[in-house]
Amino acid sequence: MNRRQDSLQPSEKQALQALSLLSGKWQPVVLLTLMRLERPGFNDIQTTIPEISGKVLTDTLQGLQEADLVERTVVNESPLRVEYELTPAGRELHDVFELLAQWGDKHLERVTATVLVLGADTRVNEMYSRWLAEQYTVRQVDDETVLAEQFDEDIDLVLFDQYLPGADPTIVHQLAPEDCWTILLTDERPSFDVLSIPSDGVLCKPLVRSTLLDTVERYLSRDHQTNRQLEGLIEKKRLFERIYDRQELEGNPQYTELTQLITSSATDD
Amino acid sequence: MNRRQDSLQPSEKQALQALSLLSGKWQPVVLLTLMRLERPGFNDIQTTIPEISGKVLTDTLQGLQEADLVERTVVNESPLRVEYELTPAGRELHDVFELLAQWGDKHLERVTATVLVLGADTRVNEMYSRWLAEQYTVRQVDDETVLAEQFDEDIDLVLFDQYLPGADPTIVHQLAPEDCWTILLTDERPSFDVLSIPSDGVLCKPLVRSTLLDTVERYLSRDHQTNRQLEGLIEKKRLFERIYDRQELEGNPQYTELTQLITSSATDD
DNA sequence: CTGTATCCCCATGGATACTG
DNA sequence: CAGTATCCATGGGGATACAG
Repeated sequence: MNRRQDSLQPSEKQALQALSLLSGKWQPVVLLTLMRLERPGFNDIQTTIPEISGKVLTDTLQGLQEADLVERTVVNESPLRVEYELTPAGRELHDVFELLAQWGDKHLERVTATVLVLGADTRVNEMYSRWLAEQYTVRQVDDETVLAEQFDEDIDLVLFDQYLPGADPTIVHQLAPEDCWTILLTDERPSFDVLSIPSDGVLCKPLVRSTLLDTVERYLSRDHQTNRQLEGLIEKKRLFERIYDRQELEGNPQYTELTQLITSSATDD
Repeated sequence: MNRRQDSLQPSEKQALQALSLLSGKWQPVVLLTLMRLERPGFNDIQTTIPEISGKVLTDTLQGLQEADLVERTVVNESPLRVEYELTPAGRELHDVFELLAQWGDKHLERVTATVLVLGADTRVNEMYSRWLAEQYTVRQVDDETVLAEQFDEDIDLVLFDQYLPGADPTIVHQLAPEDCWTILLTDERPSFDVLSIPSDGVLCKPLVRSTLLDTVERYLSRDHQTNRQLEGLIEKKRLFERIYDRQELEGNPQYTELTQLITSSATDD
């Protein structure tokens, strides 16, 4: 990028020069990737960044080598195996990315959805948060707190435990803004009492990573509809039907009531 | 620039998002310019950045407005006059540019030439440094110092006073690396003793801005030739011929000697 | 003065096939 | 596996003319 700029001061030119190293489409992505991976091979990088084509990855890596940000080592010939690694200069770009991220957090729209985790058990919450943090911005609350205050930021989804320390789980869904999904976390064999806790979705403990991520993604990619309450009830009905067998359900007055409520609401439309 | 990148963490995505605002060819230049100018009009900006075309400046400014980094105010219609100004978000990018410049200083080739100012008078030196700093990286030394140590960095040009505090000016040119120009600063009516001080160029006090900048630029854009000593003598001869009239010169044995030295050297080639 | 409107170039990057 | 070699599409950026 030929950008000789005589109107600028030397330090500003240095900044532009540095910037030009980061201004390709893939340069920053590859750099960021190399910051996380340990001396990865070509394929390791491409697997981590599936969107990049082989040629472009080669080009990008070569450019970064010329800029002295990346070092390439041939580990084995035939079959050829190389390893890439950041140089000290490349590693020190970490601060730049960090500052950019800070600036972005302050001034840019969130590029990722924010998930609020309200739970009973700190340990478990931390695990959920770790899983979610790979994809989303996570806000975690374990202790007693004024729930309403947690919704000041624009939370996109709340994952909340049936048993909140010192708080009534039924108000979570009411507190949540219009465009914020709520997912209730309940026991392995939930009682029908969960029907009294409004939420868009339900998940049963113990929760595995993929279930959590899939569910959260499913909700976040949905549009917010008007018949939200009904959808929540349907979700709960499905849950019960997955967990309990038919006999148990049909003998249960709460289940029967739920079924009727859903059918009548559906026909109302 | 469509760079959705699922392999990255949210904060890294934010950083990329921020980066994308700075990654155009002119975005950073315009931002930097707006940091220095006070609510400039369209033309003020274009005058400051003569290399940019009208259309592209418009496009760039519109993009920056959409990104909420720049605000546009119509001051007058017919004749249309507008003013541009950075938003707080835009102003806060200053830190980013600064960090980039720091990183560049540490890890990149100097993009601008470095000029070393060795002088007798701190006040005067500061003035020279200020003038030069608009175009070059400047290193200023007023006090007594081991001259050799000043050449550790890759200095591209030395401006040195005939009267150095506690140092012999004749060694400056010897200390300077092959690819470093030396310019001697001498009196308004220099004695012929300056001939004994080797240097590539000579300048007489009092020095005005344009003379200094033009001279420095002239030397820096030159290639380093082999007959460097001869060139230096020619420069000094020219200087004397500019300052003194013919009679004075021809009666002077040092001038005659100089002339002969130059002609004989020239015919040697 | 401060932009649009047009038209065009070419560098960047993408898809695919092939190789040591 | 880790690249080259080709060929091609796209859009950012440039020149110029014109308009409110």
